[in-house]
Amino acid sequence: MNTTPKNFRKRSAIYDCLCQSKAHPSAETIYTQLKPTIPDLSLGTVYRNLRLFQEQGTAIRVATVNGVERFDGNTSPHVHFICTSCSAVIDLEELAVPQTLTDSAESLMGGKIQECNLSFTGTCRICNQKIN
Amino acid sequence: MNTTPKNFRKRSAIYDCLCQSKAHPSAETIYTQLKPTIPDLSLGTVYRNLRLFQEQGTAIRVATVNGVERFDGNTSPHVHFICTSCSAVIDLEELAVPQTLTDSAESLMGGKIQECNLSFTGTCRICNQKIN
DNA sequence: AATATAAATAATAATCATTCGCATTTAGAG
DNA sequence: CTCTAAATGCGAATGATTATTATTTATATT
Repeated sequence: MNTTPKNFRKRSAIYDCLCQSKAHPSAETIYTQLKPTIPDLSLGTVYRNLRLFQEQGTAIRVATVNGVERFDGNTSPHVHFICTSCSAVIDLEELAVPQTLTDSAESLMGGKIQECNLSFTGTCRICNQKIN
Repeated sequence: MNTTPKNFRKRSAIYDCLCQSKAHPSAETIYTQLKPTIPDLSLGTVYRNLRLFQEQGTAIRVATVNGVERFDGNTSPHVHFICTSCSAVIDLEELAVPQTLTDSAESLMGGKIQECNLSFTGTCRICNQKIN
């Protein structure tokens, strides 16, 4: 008999996969990555847990690219670049939205800002090279 | 006989509806608004034209709220506020992403930035009042 | 340990926004 | 008026996400 807690391993595997990735994966991507090592994993479980993480605030939805939601385990506000060619979502960790902007938004709306999401679109370095 | 150009009227009616709205409507919303005055309008036509406007660059997709795409006829870059309670998408016209940020993004990615999208989430004034 | 209860999951069906295909209508040129 | 290309309506297809339900697993209690 195997006494290892299998379900717990699944949830944390999904979370670990999300956090270790810098690619801002979709549910499908996480599923595909975990499936080889966790053969009895279902796609619904990935969706269910991603939704749970969002509600808990331990993960965020950073973008919708080609109709597909992309997630991030890094919940601290940071800037993203979305490649219109290969659909990559890339962190621009060097950049940040000025606090003054968020403060202004709060005073304009008369309440606390929950999330702040800045993303630029364009073609990434790799795609630029491929074109040339 | 009616010699009025009906099809042309549809496309421009969709565009006008989009531009005159400050609510960043979805395809469905535009359809619902126009249907009474243009009874033979189909939802597919609204989707088709919204897509066309995007490709032309005469409209942009500003957000995905509850799995629904929201559009804007104002293509100049500006900041949005998304209410997590009533799903309203509100312009923060007073605010702008500093040009220095965009410039930094361009130099980091080594290419031109096509679009810049900053959105804050929280609860809007109306929803705040309702709660209290 | 054994049992009861709650949580998590797999599998599959259902949902819903969006897109596609095709026949029909309309616009515009000659 | 006729012809060709563009635009549309209708309805089916697609595809991502969610809901349902029976089953499995974890946890608490005795």
